[in-house]
Amino acid sequence: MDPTSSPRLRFAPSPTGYFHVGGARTALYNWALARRLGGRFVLRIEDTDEARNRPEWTEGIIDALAWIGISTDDPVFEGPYFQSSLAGEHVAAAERLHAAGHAYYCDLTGEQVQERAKASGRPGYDGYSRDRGLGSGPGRVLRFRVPDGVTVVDDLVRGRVEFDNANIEDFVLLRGNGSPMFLVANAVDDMAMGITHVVRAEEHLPNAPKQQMLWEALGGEPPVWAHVPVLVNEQRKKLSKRRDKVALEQYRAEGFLPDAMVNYLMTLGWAPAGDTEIVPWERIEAEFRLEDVNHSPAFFDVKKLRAFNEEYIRMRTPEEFLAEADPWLPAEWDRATFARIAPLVQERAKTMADVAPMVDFLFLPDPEVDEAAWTKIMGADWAAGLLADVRAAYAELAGTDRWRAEVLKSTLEAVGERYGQKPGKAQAPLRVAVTGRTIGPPLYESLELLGAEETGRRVASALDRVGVS
RNA sequence: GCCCCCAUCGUCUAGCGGCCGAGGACACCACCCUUUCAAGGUGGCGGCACGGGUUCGAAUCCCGUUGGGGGUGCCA
Repeated sequence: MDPTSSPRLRFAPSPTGYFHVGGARTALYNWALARRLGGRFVLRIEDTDEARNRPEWTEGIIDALAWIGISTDDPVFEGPYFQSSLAGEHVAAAERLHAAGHAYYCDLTGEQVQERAKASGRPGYDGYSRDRGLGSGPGRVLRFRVPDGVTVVDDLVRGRVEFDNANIEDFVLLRGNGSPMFLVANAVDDMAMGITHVVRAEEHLPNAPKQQMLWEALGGEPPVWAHVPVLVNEQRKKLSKRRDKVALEQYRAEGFLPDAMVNYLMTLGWAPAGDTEIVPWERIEAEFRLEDVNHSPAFFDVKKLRAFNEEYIRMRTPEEFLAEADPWLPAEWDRATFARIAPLVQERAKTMADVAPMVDFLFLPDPEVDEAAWTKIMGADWAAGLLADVRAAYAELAGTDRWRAEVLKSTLEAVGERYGQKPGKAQAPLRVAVTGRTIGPPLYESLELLGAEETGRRVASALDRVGVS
């Protein structure tokens, strides 16, 4: 890449109502490159298919991009442009191709094309109208006259890819109703916007020779191509909305942090130098090279994403974590109380959605009881006795300055010893009585926060339930 | 069917002819730590798809096979 040429990259999604994680990765690749090369990142909404054209969807794309750090406010960002707004130019370009002999009209319907293909045994359009000299007219499509020879696509990630033009049919430029098709619209837009690098998913590789021919026929200098591998599911199929969880918004709603998502996405098909893949964006931006992108499809592994996410949660400062957690907490929860337990939650949460359920017992009037856990723990023959003793011992701490985690711990352990229970076992009944569960944040710290009165009340209520009072 | 792309641990990857008896991360297993659960620490399991070349030497280059993927619309 020539760093002096002021590179212009683009991201050209079609609005679909959700933002695909694969699209996010492509956008990020473009973004990282645009920034490192001192170029521009152009957003173009490919809204020419009526079925895919709703204004609010564009809003969704911009929101999603902003979430992963691609902001319309950044000077590197340009757009959004709308493909539909350039429709006139697309038609004009197609007509120029016709005038120059690079394209011709054809009056065959789709069915007729298929019939001919079937009859001849050769798939695709057979060039039937190539030399019929038809003019434009209703129902007539304009087709590109694919020249003889070979089209070579120089691809930054794939290398040199050769296409025998004999295998490329005379593709449609303008539909029977006169509207332009993707191939022209895309190429014309890229030319009009001065795009120098087309970085997109591998599924577009077969389009590259066609678009390159269009650029050339239109008198342009084709861009640098780069086709990055697609993201696949566990079955190694391209991630699709139908069977896979692909919406970026959904991961966001599940409590994934944007920088974790960004970092993870960037390691799919590429890796930063060194022994860790967890690296700040600045390093990614400085190190990312298309030439280093892997050639094979990558499995989008939510398990690994989660691992990244918990790393990122733990990397937050306590203050950052509090701010991050706030929207995930019910409004009525006391923030000061939460702040005191927060560090213990921060090192346990895998996603932000884990946070509230982990500490809800501190805020609810009564803990939600896991019945299976209750039965199991309270079923021990020593459980009720131990609990009763703990109630008594804790009652003495109430109202003193000794209602502190260390004291609560040693007190319970002393009681546990009388029942021949090690600390790990001994704390279980108390934990279930107070939190309703067998797992959760460290117990004595939680009790300290809950207070002697509420702890006592919950223990008493538990004793009630097991038939001791 | 045809065209194109691809092939290192289960997964994501490092590797660009000797430094590789293949490194890291996630996952998994064991142990340690431990008030539960996590985290952390230590160790372990596990891979160059196969077959031919080229070369003094191949995970790395070439060819083939097999296996995967993408495309094949008057969608984008």
